[in-house]
Amino acid sequence: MNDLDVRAFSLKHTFESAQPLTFYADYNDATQSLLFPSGQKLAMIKFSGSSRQGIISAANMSRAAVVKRFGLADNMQRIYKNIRTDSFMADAIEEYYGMRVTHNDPWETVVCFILSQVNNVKRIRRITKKIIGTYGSPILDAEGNTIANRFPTAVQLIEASKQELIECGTGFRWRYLKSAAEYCTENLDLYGLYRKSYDQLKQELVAISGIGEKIADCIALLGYGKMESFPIDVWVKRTLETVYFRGRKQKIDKLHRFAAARWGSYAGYAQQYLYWHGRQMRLLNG
DNA sequence: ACCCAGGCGGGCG
DNA sequence: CGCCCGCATGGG
Repeated sequence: MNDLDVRAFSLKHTFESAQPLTFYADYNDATQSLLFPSGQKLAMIKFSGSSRQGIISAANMSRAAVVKRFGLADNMQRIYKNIRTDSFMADAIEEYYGMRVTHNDPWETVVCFILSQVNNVKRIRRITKKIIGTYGSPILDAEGNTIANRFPTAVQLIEASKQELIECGTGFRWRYLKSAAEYCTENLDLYGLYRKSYDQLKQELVAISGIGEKIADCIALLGYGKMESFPIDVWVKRTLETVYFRGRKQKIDKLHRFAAARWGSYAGYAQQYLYWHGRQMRLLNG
């Protein structure tokens, strides 16, 4: 077990806020623990303490991996200082204090957010878990029993049939999944894109059929740690319009410029707090 | 019954 | 360019 002292960290808000971990990790609120496939193992995180100050205990994961995965190296006081631009953001920080922007495997992020389009969180979770269980290599315990599955690789998903993917509940997204698996095997090395700039990275990502502006922003932020990325989904759009534009409809490009001017290189964190706070206030469609 | 969900690709003007 | 439509599926 690896123990880490952490400040400004909430396992609950980090897990729940519709990042890839939300879609496939198992979270126990009572015990503050999180189970998820990480590499070839089933990792477990346990948290104790408060969101101000606490301890993370990790099993099957190195300290460095935990720090990376949960954004623990982020300077939250500096981030909060920069995104606390108004009372709405101050409320969001207060309400979801300790929520981190996580760092996720690029391919896993591609899959999760392809599944996210015109979908709701509850259903994205069900579909993602079904796909992991169907196509992912088994993770075994000491007795050789399967206790979980790894996230399937692109190569594994190439073998999937349309019928199987439909049975997983993917709906019309099955085509995008399959073509993304093929493209990321034959035409693009996702793991060679870390050093690209935000703009260059997005350009590479939108070349994948099924990935447009919004999903590319999600992948840039959650899969590559591009903190200037500001994904605008229906919730973020509505929240921005309500809070900053007196409820008037705005074009996406204008909202991107607004966010860049207001939050700059911290826009990704601003987005995550704005998205989650705005969504929770409306309490629709779990 | 109708509307909506962390959108995108394609077609049309 | 911008706009509009269909795309599957389950929940409110």
